[in-house]
Parts: sequence; structure tokens; C-alpha cells
Amino acid sequence: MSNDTPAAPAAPSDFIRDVVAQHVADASYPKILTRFPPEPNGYLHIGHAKSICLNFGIAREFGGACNLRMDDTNPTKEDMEYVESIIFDVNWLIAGWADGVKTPQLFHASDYFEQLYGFAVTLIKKGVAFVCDLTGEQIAEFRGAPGDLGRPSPDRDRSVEENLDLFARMRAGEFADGTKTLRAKIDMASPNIHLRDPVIYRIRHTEHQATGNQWCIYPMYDYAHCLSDAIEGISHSICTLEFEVHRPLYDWLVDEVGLWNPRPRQYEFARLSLTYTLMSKRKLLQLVEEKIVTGWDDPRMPTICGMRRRGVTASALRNFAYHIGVTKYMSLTDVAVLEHAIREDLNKIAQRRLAVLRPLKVVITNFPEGKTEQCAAVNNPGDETAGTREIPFTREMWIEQDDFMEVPAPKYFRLKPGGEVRLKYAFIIKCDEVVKDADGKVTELRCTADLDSKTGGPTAGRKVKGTIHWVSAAHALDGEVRLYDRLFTESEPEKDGRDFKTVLNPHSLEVITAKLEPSLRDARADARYQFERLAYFTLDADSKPGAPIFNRTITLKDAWAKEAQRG
RNA sequence: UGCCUCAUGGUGUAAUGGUAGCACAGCAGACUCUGAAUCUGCUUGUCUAGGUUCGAGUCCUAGUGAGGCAACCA
Repeated sequence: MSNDTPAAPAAPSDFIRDVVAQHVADASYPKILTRFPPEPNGYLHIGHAKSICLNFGIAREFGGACNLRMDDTNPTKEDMEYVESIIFDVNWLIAGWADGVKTPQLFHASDYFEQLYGFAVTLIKKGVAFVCDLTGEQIAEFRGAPGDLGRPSPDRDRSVEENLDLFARMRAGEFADGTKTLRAKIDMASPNIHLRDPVIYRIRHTEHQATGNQWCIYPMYDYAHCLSDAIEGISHSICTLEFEVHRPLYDWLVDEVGLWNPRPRQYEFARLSLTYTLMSKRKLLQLVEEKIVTGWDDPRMPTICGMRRRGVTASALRNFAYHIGVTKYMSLTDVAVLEHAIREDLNKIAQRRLAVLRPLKVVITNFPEGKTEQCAAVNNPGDETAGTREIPFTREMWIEQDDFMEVPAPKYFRLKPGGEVRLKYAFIIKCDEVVKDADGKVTELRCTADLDSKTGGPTAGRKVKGTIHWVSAAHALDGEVRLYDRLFTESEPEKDGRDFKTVLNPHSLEVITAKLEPSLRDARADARYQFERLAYFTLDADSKPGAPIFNRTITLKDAWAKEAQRG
């Protein structure tokens, strides 16, 4: 019964949370510590949102914490721009929900380069790592294909002293890129290819986004990730399924360095796939570079910044993540689940407004010229505290073209010749006359209003089947409205290896000028609006004072569209 | 061809050897000054074949199907 932030939904049950719960029950770890470890080589998307919600959600539910860690071990692909966007997006997504469990400090794999170097020396001294002179091609060839056996590198039995010397000189910058690597000495005959003496350090004379020119050797993901987890005291290292085959290497490295008890363990879950959506960073980059979209934050992008600009709320994204669950099954989630989460959240918070997207002039012939009557409109029918506002009603009005049919379809109950309809929050009107231009196109409707039918009036209770929205022509504010739709016409854009560019939706963006109710002049960037009977909208950052631009987040469900299609 | 993993309605998930449930989608209906929301109801499922058990979606074996793994990427 409190007005505080709503209680967290009951923790969902999934195989990872089950493990964590067991570890909490057994007190296996002093504290549950997860981490979200993106590589700063691109913008975060809704697939990352799933992972963020999982990692921060577990920390939150089990009294733990979660580290945000830049997995920045490959300076050739990483950039500060991405670091900043990732920090912003994560904070936005968890704000008011799990910000309390986010470790204040920002972590980097690169914070540990010195320690990681030391561990590598330890491994060399133990005789389980060696410097290898093979080229990349040779390494691949010696590694062998799955099913075959690998062959050992000729350098595999170098002495500890020589390895130590060579590795130090690698660090000192004596060798060119690609001429030497440090490799773990594990098992060239392993059926798991990742165990066939994996490369753990390579030479890269490249400036690093965080460490500058301090290093010219950089650890590989497999080496850096598990040890970074261990250094931070991570209890549960949660990643996606493709790392499953890396787990034996993760365990081998942590155990060989051997400093941690309890030690971190890796768990894998299936990444998110969504219908009508591309998820790979590479493909999203392609959309940006080929200018199919306007940028990473184009409202059609499945990036967190794109969805935010589109008007999607963080809580909608979190609820979505909650609903789809966590498994090891490679599923394809219907984008309708996401859309439902968005509508559910927006329905609760959106301010209702009247706006006409495709205007048709209506003249109320029995309403005096020059007169303005204020109509009280509720801001949110589900939230009394949202209050009401006044909308001006005059003789000349805009209504939606779709809300009139000269020859009405079956079951159509909006305006038609001789028919009645209610103007929301105002009068019931009757269509007396249809005015057309030379081409026979309807240009104007002449109607009479039942002047007693306004809310509170004597005939206010009269039932008419249809209610439509409207805007006073004299008061209407012209505003740009960007109508976004899904980017692809096919639910699986890349099905059977098809090029997604062959199934782009040519109507994924339509820009129109709409007639807005005057109060929208004061629209706020942080608010969400529902243009009644149409869709949810949010103000775009491109807006200028007096020249608002609205992005359509998502349409309202439309039973009539379905019905009309059937007929 | 080797190794790893997964398989529950149309979709996503729950059921931890004991009545197969939830959500989305769909379909009906109620209500409605949003063809929205809300409410009610309905349809649809344990990949196959064996086995263990009083009892199997769950355990075992085999098969089938799907995904992953052979960057000095993560």
C-alpha cells in the first residue's frame, strides 16, 4: 500500500538464478558479484539489455553487486566514444532499479594489464606457457581441424629462461606485430580446439584507448577475461552460449594461476534473437555506414540509444527482459512481446493528447464563427492525479481522414454521410454534406453539432457508436511527426542467408506535418504522449521551440485495422 | 567428419520424479466519450523409439532436428 517505487517482480526462476540461489544457500561466496563486460567497439543494443538485466538483476535479487567492465583488450577496435555511450546506456537502463547494486567504480580489463603480465610470467615459470614464433597462418595449420589432431609448435619446448627473456622483450617492443605470441601449453590433441595451445598474448604496436602507448603486447580475451573476473572477485561470470566451448580454458587458466578460492565460474545463456530485428554489431554498423538509417541512435535501430530516442522507456525494456526469461535454447522471440512491454508501460505513464495526422476539414455549421468553447480533457484515464486540461473547440475543425468514409465499410462506425459520431470531450456531430473538389476528392465535411451533448449537458448521455479525435483549425499547432515502423518486411531478415537489404521496409519512416492540439506547444522531452486513438509519441531532440518534432514510439493496438483487412 | 550444447502450444517460458501452468499472439464476448485500456472465456503443447519407476516433460539409452566451435576478435 505504499507509494514507493513498485516492488520488484518476483524473481523469475531460471537455471542461472537457481545456481546462484544454491550458492547463496551454501555460502559458497562471501558475496554474489556479477559483471557486465562489453567490449567498447560499438553501441549497446537490446541483446545487451537482456544481459544487463540478468547481471544487475541477479545482483539485486541476491544482495550482491555488479561491476561494469570494459573488456578492452584489443586496441585496434576500441574507442572512447563507445566507452562513453556504454556507460550512459547502462546507467539509463538500470536507473531507479539496480543503480544501487552497480559498483560505483568503472572497471577495465586494461586496469589489470600489469597483473595479467605477472600471471603470464608465473605461467611461463610453471612451464605451461611459451613464446611461439609461428605465423598466424602456421598456428592455424598446426592447430588442425575439428576431428583431426593438432601438431605441436616447434617452439613448444623452449626453456623457461628463454621464454622469460623473449616475453620480456616482447613487452619491451623489440619485435614487430605478428612475429611472436605467448601461448598456453595445454593439449594439441584436445578435441576442444580452444585447448590446443591457445594464444594468450599478441604483439600490437597500437595506441590503446585507456592505456595509451604503455603497452605493445595485449592479452587475448580468453586469457584476460577469466583472470579479470578472478581479480575482481566475480562469483558468477555470465556470458552467451558461443563461449561454452571456452569454459574449459577459462577454468584451466584460473586454476593454473591458482590464487583464488572461491573462484569465479562461467555460465552461458542463449543470446536474444528478435523477429524483424538485426542484432549483430557488424550488421548494425552496416546499417549506419550505408546510411540506411541516420545513425546508431536512429529510432528504428535496436540499439539502446535508438530505442530511447524512439521513446521506449527503460522500465519497458526491463519488463521485456523479465518476460523473455533466460535459457540455453536458441530461441527467436516475437517482437510483439517487446511491443507489448512498451505499450504496457506507456499506457500507464503517457499523457493523452489530441492530434490529427492526416487532416480533413470539418465545419460545424451551427457553431458560431469566432466563438471558442473550452472542453475539459483528461490527461490520463488510468491516473486521476494526472488531472485535466482544456482544449479549444471552434467552428472549423480538423479530423482524421480515416475517420470518415463516404461509402462506409461494413461494421464501420465512425463518420459517414448522415451519420453521427462523438467528438471526444466535446459534442456529437452529424454529417450533413460532403464537399468535393473537381477530382471528386473529399475536401470538407459540413456538420451540425448537438449543442447539448457535451459532457455535463442534457444529452451528454446519448449513445453514439463512434468517438473520434479532433483539433480546432484556428488553434492547431503544426508539428513534424516521424512515423517509424519496423525496418524489415520479413520476420527473419537474413533467413537462409538472404541479404537483409532485399527486405528493407520502404515505409519504415514516414515524415508528415500534423495538426496538434495547442497544449503540445509545451511538450516536454522527458514526457511520453499518447495521441488518442493513434499511437504513443515522444519529443525528438531535433525539436526547436515552437517547432516540435514527435517520434512515433509505437501504435496503439488497432482492432479496426484487422477487421478492415478482413473485409 | 570430431567435440560441446539444446529440444514443452504459433512464439517465449514454468513445472527440481507426483493435476502440464504463465505471458505474448490468435479467436469470441462484456464494457467503453480512445475500435485503446480493462474484464471474461476459448483454441493450441512435452521431437521419436525403447528402458527405469507405483508414477517420467523431468532419470537412462539410442535416434532425429537445431545451434555453437578450427581470429594473433570479443
